[in-house]
Amino acid sequence: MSIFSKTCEYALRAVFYIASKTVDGSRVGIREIAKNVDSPEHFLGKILQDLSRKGIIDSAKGPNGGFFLTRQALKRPISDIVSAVDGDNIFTGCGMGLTYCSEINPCPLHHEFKKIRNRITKMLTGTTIGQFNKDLLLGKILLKKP
Amino acid sequence: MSIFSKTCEYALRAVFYIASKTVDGSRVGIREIAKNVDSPEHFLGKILQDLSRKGIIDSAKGPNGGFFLTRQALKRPISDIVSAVDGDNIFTGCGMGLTYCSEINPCPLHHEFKKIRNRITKMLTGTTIGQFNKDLLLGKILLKKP
DNA sequence: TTAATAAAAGACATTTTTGTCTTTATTTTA
DNA sequence: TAAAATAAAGACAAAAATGTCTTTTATTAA
Repeated sequence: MSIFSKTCEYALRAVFYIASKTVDGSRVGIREIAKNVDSPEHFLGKILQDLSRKGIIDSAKGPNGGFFLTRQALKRPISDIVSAVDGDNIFTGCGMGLTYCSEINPCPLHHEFKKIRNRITKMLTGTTIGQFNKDLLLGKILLKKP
Repeated sequence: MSIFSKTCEYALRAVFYIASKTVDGSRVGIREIAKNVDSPEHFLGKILQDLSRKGIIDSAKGPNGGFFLTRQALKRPISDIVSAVDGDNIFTGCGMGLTYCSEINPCPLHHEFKKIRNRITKMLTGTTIGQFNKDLLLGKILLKKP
């Protein structure tokens, strides 16, 4: 198990890639994205389609079309991507899978998990989609094997 | 997505239950366990079988048989359960699914994730299987819906 | 030594996740 | 207007996770 589903990992990598390539109105094609974040092209296509429907990224068909991000979209937190793809369980769910787990009826791990969840939430809501663009372009940071 | 697989959630709940019921050599049957941690009996059976093979819990066949824990087993960290069931990805894996992600070739989330992973590791290695027994018996803490 | 009890094991069945391939719709540009 | 480019959509396929049912094996106790 990882923290995010594979789908979500692909989504994060792809959106970071699109972000770093989004310069004044330019778009990136799915083939290029898939190649650069090392993910299956058609599967990624559906994921991005979905994110596009949900308004997290934008797309345009036809020649010079592709996926891109608006200036506002670059400022959005990556928690938007995570909850669009994986839902909110990571932010609010019980570590032991108990739907009734709460402050009043806690599971054994509740109190410790709360802290960890809060930490994760803070991290995901506190970092924006666009904030890694520079480092990505400089190669200080990677989206696939070097 | 949750942090642990469903299998692991069942495992944690079941082992906590067995722990709380383990008093001087007594054993707990799978039916009772399944009922009290709200999980499918046969499926849980296989999970516990596996944990037993791996030496995390003990079992005995025949009348008065069932699952139980030794005194040493009660002192073991719950990270043992987690890595037996879900593997070590949660402790060491990259948040974005990059196998090559490391200090030298970090993914965008690497540095922040490292902190979170360390926190999770600390929590799981720092809490023992038996440490909730009292609170479980007092009903201060739950393993299924109240 | 037989019957009862309980875990272990095996064989499937279902659901969810992940992945592929083909066709369609939209847009641009020549 | 026609051809080319590109995302969108649809229909499957494969793999993994989850769940169920049946049979076997070991143990106990009468």
